[in-house]
Amino acid sequence: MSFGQTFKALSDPVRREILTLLKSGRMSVGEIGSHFDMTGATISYHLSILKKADLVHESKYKNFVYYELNTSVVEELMAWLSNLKGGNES
Amino acid sequence: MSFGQTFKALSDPVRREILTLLKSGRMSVGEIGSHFDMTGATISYHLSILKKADLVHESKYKNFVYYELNTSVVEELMAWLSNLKGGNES
DNA sequence: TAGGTATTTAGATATTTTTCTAAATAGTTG
DNA sequence: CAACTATTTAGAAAAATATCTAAATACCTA
Repeated sequence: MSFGQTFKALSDPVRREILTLLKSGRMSVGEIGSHFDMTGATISYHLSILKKADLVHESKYKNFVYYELNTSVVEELMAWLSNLKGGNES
Repeated sequence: MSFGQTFKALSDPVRREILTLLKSGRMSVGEIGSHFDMTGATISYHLSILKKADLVHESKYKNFVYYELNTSVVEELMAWLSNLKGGNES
């Protein structure tokens, strides 16, 4: 919910790449993990941070867990940046 | 230059507040520091990170160092986020 | 229900980050 | 030039982060 949490989530390259992967649609944890050279536990850790930052949304089907982008938070972030750039209230 | 560096710079609350302060115009290091309860050394450290991320630009006059926002990088960031949100190339 | 696959949690460790104090630079001005 | 003010650098310590291995959950299917 807080910008701190969100920017922190985005500050890690693995997490940014996960988000980029999710652009093409939702993906299971295993599928996400197959794109990286790290253990499933580590992927799970990164996903939990993205989830806490509300940047992704999770759903379960059979014994798979799927993640997908949550773009609404991305918009809030853009609004913050836009305000920084252009806002003019003292 | 890299998004990693930029997002990492933005992930700290002190640095975000510094940027917000700089919205109203350029400010000396001492002036910036007066808004926080930390040593000048720590402020200097945060400014160096913002500078490496190219989020601020520095200039010197007499024995003061002034910092001001560099909005062009903010725009790049927004473009990255926008692409994440809306981009549709597989 | 037993065995299998997928994911998360716990505990440990190495690295990075944030902060401080003290010292070093740099520029200013009497 | 000497004393002063502003800022940065160096070194240290505490806290947070990213990663692993091993174990625990959870759910599925034969």
